[in-house]
Amino acid sequence: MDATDGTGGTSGASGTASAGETRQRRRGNTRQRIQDVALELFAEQGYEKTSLREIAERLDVTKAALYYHFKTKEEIIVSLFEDLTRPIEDLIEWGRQQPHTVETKREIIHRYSDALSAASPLFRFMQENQATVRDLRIGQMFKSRMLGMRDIIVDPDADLVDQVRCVSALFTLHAGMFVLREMDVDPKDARDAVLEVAVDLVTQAHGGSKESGA
Amino acid sequence: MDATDGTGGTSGASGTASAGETRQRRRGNTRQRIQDVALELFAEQGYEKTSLREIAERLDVTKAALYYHFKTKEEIIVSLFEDLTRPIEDLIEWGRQQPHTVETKREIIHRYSDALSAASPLFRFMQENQATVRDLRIGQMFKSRMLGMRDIIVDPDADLVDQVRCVSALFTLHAGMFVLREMDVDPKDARDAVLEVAVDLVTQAHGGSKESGA
Amino acid sequence: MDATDGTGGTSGASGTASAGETRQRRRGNTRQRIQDVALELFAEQGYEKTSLREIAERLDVTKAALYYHFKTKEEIIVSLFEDLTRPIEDLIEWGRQQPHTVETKREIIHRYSDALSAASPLFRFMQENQATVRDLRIGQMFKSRMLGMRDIIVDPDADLVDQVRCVSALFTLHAGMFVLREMDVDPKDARDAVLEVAVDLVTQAHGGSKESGA
Amino acid sequence: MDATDGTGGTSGASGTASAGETRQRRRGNTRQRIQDVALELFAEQGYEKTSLREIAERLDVTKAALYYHFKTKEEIIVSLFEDLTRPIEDLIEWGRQQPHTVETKREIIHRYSDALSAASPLFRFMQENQATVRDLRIGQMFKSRMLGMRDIIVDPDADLVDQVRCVSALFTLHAGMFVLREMDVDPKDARDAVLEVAVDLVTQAHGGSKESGA
DNA sequence: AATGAATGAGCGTTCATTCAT
DNA sequence: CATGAATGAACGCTCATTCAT
Repeated sequence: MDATDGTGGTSGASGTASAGETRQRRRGNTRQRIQDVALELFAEQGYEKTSLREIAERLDVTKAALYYHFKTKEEIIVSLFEDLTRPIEDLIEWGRQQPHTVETKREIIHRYSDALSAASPLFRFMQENQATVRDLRIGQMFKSRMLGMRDIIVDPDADLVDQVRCVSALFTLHAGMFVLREMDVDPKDARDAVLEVAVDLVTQAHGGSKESGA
Repeated sequence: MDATDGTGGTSGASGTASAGETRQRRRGNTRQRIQDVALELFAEQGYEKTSLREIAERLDVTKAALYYHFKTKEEIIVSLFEDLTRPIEDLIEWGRQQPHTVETKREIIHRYSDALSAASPLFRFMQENQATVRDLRIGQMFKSRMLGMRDIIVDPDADLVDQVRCVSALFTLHAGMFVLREMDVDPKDARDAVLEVAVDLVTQAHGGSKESGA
Repeated sequence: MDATDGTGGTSGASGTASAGETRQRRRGNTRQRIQDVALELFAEQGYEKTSLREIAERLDVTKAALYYHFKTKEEIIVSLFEDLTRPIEDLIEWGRQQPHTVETKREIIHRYSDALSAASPLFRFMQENQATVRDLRIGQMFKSRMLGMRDIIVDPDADLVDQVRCVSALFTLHAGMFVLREMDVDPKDARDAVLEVAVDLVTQAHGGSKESGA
Repeated sequence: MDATDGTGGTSGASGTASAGETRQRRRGNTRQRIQDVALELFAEQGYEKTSLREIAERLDVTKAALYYHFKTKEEIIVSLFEDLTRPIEDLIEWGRQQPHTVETKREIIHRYSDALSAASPLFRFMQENQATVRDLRIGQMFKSRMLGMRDIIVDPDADLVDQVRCVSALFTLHAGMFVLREMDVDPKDARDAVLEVAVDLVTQAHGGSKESGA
């Protein structure tokens, strides 16, 4: 999997080149192309409102072709989820083995922020289709990832308010991705600001003042 | 169940009483009952996955009966939205006429928290069905409510980080409602903690220190 | 039945006055108003595509009110048919008692032309909804009227070609009503021209030359 | 059954053979069979009253199968119209390039008569479902065909009565197809008689006397 | 003279899925 | 590696009709 391109797509190569491709060149990467198009449409219109017909048409193949590559519609989104959330799995794994210090948590927030924006269409999708996703396999997977993050970022013995602060830090990152798209500021500045607030929150959760942050 | 609300809106009272009612008693409140059951199902399973057949069956009427009371499926959710978000509309109206001080904003956060939990199934629904809701009429309505809240809580001239803090306060309240349901703490304590974090965020956004909060 | 107004409406009075009527004035003539609106809509959109809801809405009454005045949807169109085709019934009756001369037939053509344009919306409706009308009661009625007309205008012993000429005269009148609406000529001139061609046809059917016509 | 038409259009051959066919034999011609059955039912009962369920049942397939071959119900009738009215389109094309003489027009009448009877179920359908057809795509198509015919058969500078004669010739052919079905004469004789009257009408429109016809 | 509330049947359409080729 | 053809289940919606009040 050459997925470390950082663009957020399933693969970088076929992202925009869908128009002029010959039948030749397409051979062998149909699975990828299905994933790319599916994610695009799922994120744009939601899971239920995206039909396999639509995906197939956009790829100029038949619906039956999709079934050659994926056993069900659900498996398409599952495969995307598995491919794209590996970094977060890794982050949780890493987090578990670190001491529960402020510094660790600040690092986690940073890495989480990176992971989120690397797979932002998927996360946008997860966020906007919670009701649907809940009774798909990825619903459970996503939930367990979230709980994993929670466990490495909130200290169960801490004051409840501080626990909330940590959860809030996580949600600030999530929300930041989508809400700030709509405010007319430079995306880079926005991301930095969001990150600062999130870091601040975990810092405060550890009794820290503003100075000790950043 | 604090069901003596007297607001005329969708009440919680009849929520589970669908079984033993006589045909007599049911007359005249069918519209309400449709709203109640619909909200329950929409919140539980999502908008798309809740069919009119399902709603009708649960009420022991035919699908056509629903159409006597609502012109379309969409109109059901629109009516719920209109009935249940009036308090937030009022809050925004009120907020616009206040001076933009910290105190005002703390007050807004408190009132917003109350409004959210008064209509929490609806908000849960909105949150979990964003993709669907986006191209329903309520999508636009919700968005304009959100922007209204943003306008009365964030100061466009403030530092970007402080703006984010304010938005984050809002989202902390939203997220709080659903995430904390899953943590095993007393709901009352949870709400208080969430509220404190939110208030803290707007306080900090106004250059305040922790002491001046609460 | 004061229906000899010549406007083609079921009654002349309520034809265009539907807007400003008070509840008072409306009393007692609802049946008429239903007929008027129904004919208007049936002619405009067809029988199947005009729903009782639509009729009721346009009259600002409920569907159930229609059922107070007419037992079924079909009965509405039947009542219209009966009211408006009486002149043709009478014409057939008259025709049967006349000698089968050219002069008689010319007279019949004239009278038929008048009858058609007196009830033109109904005939337009019949013409454009034959498939539907066929298994309504009026289907049989209409057919028997047509056969009646045929019997008084075609001579069963005549040459087949001459028989066709007579039938064609009838259809020329029918078609004339609708086709010529679309040609940009003065309606009066058009009617006269159509009438002349029809008269010519029956004249020729009786071995007549052009000169003996008109 | 003169089914060796070789036109590639909807053929008459398979019309009644729906019962004993094996699944094997059916493969590959389902589209045709849908067209055949649909036309039969549309002509018999009308467009609105023929449901897709009915068509599907008579073919022993599911409704969904129809949707594999046609995007909508409307598309079925459109496809029939396109397939079956090509000869008339061609006739109009041909007519436009001829000199506007009596001889040409007599020829047009003959050819039109042939075209009509080659596709008589369709034309019966069009005639009997005008109200419905008006707001289907074929409504416009049909109208433009009719205007095309009018343009090649009526001379806009001629006397109005003569114009009507030409239009009447056309309608005589139309009406002839359906009305004469009901008269108890040999169909061949009937067609000839209708044709003669139509030819007569255009001949007279050109100042011709009976002798110069035939 | 009319309404409010509801029904039962049906409609056109869409969907995820299957399978022989 | 993929298509062509089809299915079964469901969906949102509309309609003519009924009936107690």
